[in-house]
Amino acid sequence: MNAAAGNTSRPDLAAMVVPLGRALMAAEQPVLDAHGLTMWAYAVLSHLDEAPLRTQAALAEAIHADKTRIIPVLDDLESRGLLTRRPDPQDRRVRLLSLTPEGRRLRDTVRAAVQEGEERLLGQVPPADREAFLRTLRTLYEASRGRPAR
Amino acid sequence: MNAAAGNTSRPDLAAMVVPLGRALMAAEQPVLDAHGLTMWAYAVLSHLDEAPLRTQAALAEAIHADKTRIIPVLDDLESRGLLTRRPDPQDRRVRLLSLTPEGRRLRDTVRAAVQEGEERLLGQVPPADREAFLRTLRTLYEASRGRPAR
DNA sequence: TATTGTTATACTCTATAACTATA
DNA sequence: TATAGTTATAGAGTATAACAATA
Repeated sequence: MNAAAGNTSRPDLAAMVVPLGRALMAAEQPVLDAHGLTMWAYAVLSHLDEAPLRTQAALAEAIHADKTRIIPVLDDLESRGLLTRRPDPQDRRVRLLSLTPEGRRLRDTVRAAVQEGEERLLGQVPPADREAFLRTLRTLYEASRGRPAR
Repeated sequence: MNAAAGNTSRPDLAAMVVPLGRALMAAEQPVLDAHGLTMWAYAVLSHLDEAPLRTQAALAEAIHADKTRIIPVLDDLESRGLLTRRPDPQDRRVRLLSLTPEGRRLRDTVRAAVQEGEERLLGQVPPADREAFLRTLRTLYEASRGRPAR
């Protein structure tokens, strides 16, 4: 019932993906530290850049964080002039979030450095495999978001 | 400098791998629950099966756990007759760990169920991509273990 | 004195619940 | 009364440090 016969004993997917994720996070930590960003702060910057969100709750959900968890993060980023948080005139309960130019710039800088490190790791992989890997990773990632893994 | 020109804006690897890992763990949680195993307990069973280890410290390191963290786990597994923990006659400070037949059986059962779920997820991926993905994942996983991600 | 395993303690991270303001 | 955001509190998970047994 396996793609490759005889290969009944591959490691669990999770047993490889989770540690790899930990390693990737650890690898990008020094980059984040250098710019005074926590992982959550970087996640916020990344997500705000690609899709401006209306509510903090939506942002929290997008990055799989509790809504109470990102508040100190937003406080910090706002005080550093990296994003703005203004009441929506239409519904003053809601905070409109948007990246400042400096916020976008920082995000680009950090992302470039992060991906440079990742490229180094991917360098060990043959180009053909590499493309298939990235494509599949994306597919599985999207799939895992579609259904919250049940 | 990219494999595919113009594709400068791929998501960070970590931003896909980490959530995918979380989803995979969440997906296998019900299976573990059904057998009264925590994630750490399953990690212990898995690692003991493939390579019998001499010391608890070595086991802890192998599964990226603190040595103090696995002690309650070992207590539980031992009391359930899934593994034995005996002092090494050669050096009575050391505890020799080995899976009992029931431990191995449970491990096989759970692993089959876990991988069945993973196969379902992988079913969405074209066979060619799938092989490349698994091969590459394995490569990157090994690489990330070689250097503890610095 | 150094090392394996264990126990006790403290700390960090995360979520729950209570509160304010708008609607 | 219901919802967005915030604050305060409690809980889970983790690591640090002290301890006992053996070498």
